[in-house]
Amino acid sequence: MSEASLPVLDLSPSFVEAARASKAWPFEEARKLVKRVEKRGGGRPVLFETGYGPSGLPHIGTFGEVARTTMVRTAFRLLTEDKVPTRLLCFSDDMDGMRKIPDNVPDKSFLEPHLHKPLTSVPNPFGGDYASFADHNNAMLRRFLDTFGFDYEFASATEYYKSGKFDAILQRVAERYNAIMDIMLPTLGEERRATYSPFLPISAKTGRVLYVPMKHVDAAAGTITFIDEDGEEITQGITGGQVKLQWKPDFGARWAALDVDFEMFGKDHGPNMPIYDRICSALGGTPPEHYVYELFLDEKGEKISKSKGNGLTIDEWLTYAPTESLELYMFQKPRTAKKLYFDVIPKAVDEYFTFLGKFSGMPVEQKLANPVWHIHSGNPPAIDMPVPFALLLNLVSASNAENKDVLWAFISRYSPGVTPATHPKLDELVGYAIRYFDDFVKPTKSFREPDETERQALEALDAKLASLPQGASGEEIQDAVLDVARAIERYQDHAKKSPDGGPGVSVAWFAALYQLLLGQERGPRFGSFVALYGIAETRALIARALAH
RNA sequence: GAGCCUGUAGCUCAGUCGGUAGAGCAACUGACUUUUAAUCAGUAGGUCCAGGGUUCGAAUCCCUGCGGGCUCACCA
Repeated sequence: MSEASLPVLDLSPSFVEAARASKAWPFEEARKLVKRVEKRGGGRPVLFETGYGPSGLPHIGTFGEVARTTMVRTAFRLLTEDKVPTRLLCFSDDMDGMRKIPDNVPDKSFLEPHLHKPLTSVPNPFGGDYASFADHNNAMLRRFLDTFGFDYEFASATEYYKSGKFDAILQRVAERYNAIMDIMLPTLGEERRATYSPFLPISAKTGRVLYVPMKHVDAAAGTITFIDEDGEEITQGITGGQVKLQWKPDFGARWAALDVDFEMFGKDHGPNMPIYDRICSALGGTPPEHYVYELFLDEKGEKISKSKGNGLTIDEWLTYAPTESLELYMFQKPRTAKKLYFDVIPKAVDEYFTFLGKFSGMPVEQKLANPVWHIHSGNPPAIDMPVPFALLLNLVSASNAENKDVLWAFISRYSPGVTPATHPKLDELVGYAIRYFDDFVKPTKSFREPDETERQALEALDAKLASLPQGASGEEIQDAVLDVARAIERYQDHAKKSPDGGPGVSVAWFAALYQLLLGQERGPRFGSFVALYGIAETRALIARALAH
């Protein structure tokens, strides 16, 4: 169970009215749910569900699914004036057999003896206090969801099966075994058809999940008969975790058992949805409302998959940008296959703050169409963001800003009165920009070795800088830097004029400074840069260049 | 093959209720009283894939075609 509680919604009539007409997709989906609830009657909370295979770690799709489901939930709350209670159940399929050993575990041979056991019966390869591999992964999932403050309830399939919460539905699957088989068999290939069973017994001898055909299903006794791995014919009960259901029946049965009202899926589930639904109906349930979202593509338009390692991971995104920007990305066009790669991040960040800035001044209808309403569950904060993230990224690489102070000096000049204290959110972005610099810009820097003329010029510059007073202004420093260059023929530009009428200074001088001192082709106005970066620090850069 | 998505400026994409076509980047010009970057001001750039239909009016709605993409064994 999460610690979070649902945020308070503005339920004023104008909002409710606008929600009924809003074309934002969460409202479109929520309206379907309202109709459904009217039909089935109230009396129990509206149940939203998301599901996970616990063999892997939480990823960007996990986040998207919970974030988007929460958006529909919020829209539903507004439409119903928050009079209908709602729940979000995050269901972990942790009783599934471990069919193969994941690649990201430290010692694969450690898991070898436990293949095909339910994940909750597999010891945790990462060590620690968790009772099983599934417990570890479930804990990771919960920690992950808690980080973002989602309001949800966690559910473990193993716990549901073992505690008997699924006993009634398992009994019904036995009773309607033939109906289930009639739904499933036509969807299977010939080979699979011969051995298919909606029941997967857990072998009492080996602890493994068995994919074996049923010799007999006795609904009255509540037992199934099958051949165990050692060839012995076994008859065992179906309740209390002795048996789990095969994938598609599992979905349908869970929906029927828990009265799930809404569940969204990635497109890869799309074709299976009718089958889940039919099974749910066959077991006496009403299939939930669905929403099928698109998968993400990488930079080249190819599908993102964990095994390929392409695209962007959620950690990568959150290393360089705040969560809200990722939520914006998730809000926008769930049904379009969007490219998910690094370049979309700065845009998402800036759009998020633009939407946030416009929110308070918008008429009600537009507020409900504004992504920030959905991102913040109806309560977007008031944040002033005077400097766009894209500008910060440029600034940080242009200014060689290795720490926040240097970057803030540039920002304060750009926007007087703006400080970390007045704009903490901007300070956060500054941190992200610095990380970006460290990870992307810095490694690409290449320092050229100075030739003899450059060496002398740098030495002259160093001496000149040393002679300047402590608090010299950017302009004074700029003049001093130009003075140094005027004496050197290579950097004279006769097309330009110096204040005393002599030749001006060529751009080559500054290009050389940036190549030699910062390892980049371009840089900030040099005098201002030195003033902010520090004279002593700049002399250190010169010393380093000369040491080559 | 089936289903879904998609086609708008050089690139990446917005475009709400059908009402004169938009942003960012890139390009170009200029300003920042000698510099390159940033920034700022401005300019240019479009047969809205094609054809048909509905309409006073279509990027938008409908149909057809063409191009691009994704999903569809098993497992979840």
